[in-house]
Amino acid sequence: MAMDAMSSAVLQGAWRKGPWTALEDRLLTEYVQQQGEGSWNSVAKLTGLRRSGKSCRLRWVNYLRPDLKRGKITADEETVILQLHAMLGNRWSAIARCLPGRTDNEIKNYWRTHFKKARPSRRARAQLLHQYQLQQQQQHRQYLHALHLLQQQQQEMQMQLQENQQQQQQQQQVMMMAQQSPPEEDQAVITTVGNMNSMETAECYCPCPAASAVLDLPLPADDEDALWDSLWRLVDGEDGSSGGDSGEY
DNA sequence: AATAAAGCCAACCGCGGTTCG
DNA sequence: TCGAACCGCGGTTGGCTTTAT
Repeated sequence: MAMDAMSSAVLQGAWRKGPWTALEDRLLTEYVQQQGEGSWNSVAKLTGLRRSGKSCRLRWVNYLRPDLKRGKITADEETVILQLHAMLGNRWSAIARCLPGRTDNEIKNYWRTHFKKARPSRRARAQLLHQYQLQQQQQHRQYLHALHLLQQQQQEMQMQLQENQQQQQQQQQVMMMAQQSPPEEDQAVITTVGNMNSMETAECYCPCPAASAVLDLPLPADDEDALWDSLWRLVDGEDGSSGGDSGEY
C-alpha cells in the first residue's frame, strides 16, 4: 500500500511546528482559494505542506483569512468584549462572532492581557514581599519596645522587693539582738518569707495582660492564597470588591 | 549600556462534539 | 451502530519585543 504524504509525515513524526514561513502561507492560501475552507487534513496531501490539518486550519483562521481586521482592538470593540464576556464567560468563539474580523484567539489574548488579574509577576511579588517585610520589621520593633518596657517594669519591681527583703532582715537582726536567742519558729517564718519573695519575683515573668497583648500581634497566615490576597489589598488599597472578573481565573 | 522582567501574540495541546463510511 | 477521522473550542506555552531597573 503506497504511503501518502500525510501518513508518511505522521509515521516519521515529521510535522513541522513553530512559526509559519511566507512560502507555507502562500501554499495554504492557494489551497484555500482553490479548494475552499475545510478538509484541512488534505492540505498536506495536495500541497506538500508538512503541517497538520489542525495547524493549517489555525493558521488560516487566525492569520491568513482575508476578512481579518489588522490593528489594535478599538474602544468600541473593547466595550463589546467586556459586555459579551460578562454575559457569555470564556466563550471566545461566540464573542468573536459578534466582532467581524476578529478571531477568538485575538479576543482571548486581549482579555487575558488587559483584564485578567493574574497571580502577581515575579517583580511584583518581590515588591510585595519587600513591603510585607517592612511591615513585619515595624511590628517587630513595636514588639521589642513593648518587651523592653516590660523588663524595665519587672526590674523595678524586683529592686523594690529586694529593698523590702533587706528591711525585713534588718528588722529580724534587731529583734535577734534584742532577744539574743531567736525561737526556731521565727527562722521558719524568715525562710517562708524568703520563698514567698522569690515566688513573687518569679510571678513577674509570668504572662501579664500587657505581655499577652503584645504577643497577640497579628501574625501572617501560612495559607499562601490568603497571604497574597492581603498583599494585594496592601498594594491596591482596595476593599476586595474591585476586579470585576467572575473569578474564573 | 546591560540585563531582567513584563507585555504581547502566534502557535500548540488536549478534549469533546460531529460527521461519515 | 460503531469507530475513526475531522473539526472547533478553550487553555497553555514559547518566543519575540518592549519597558524598567
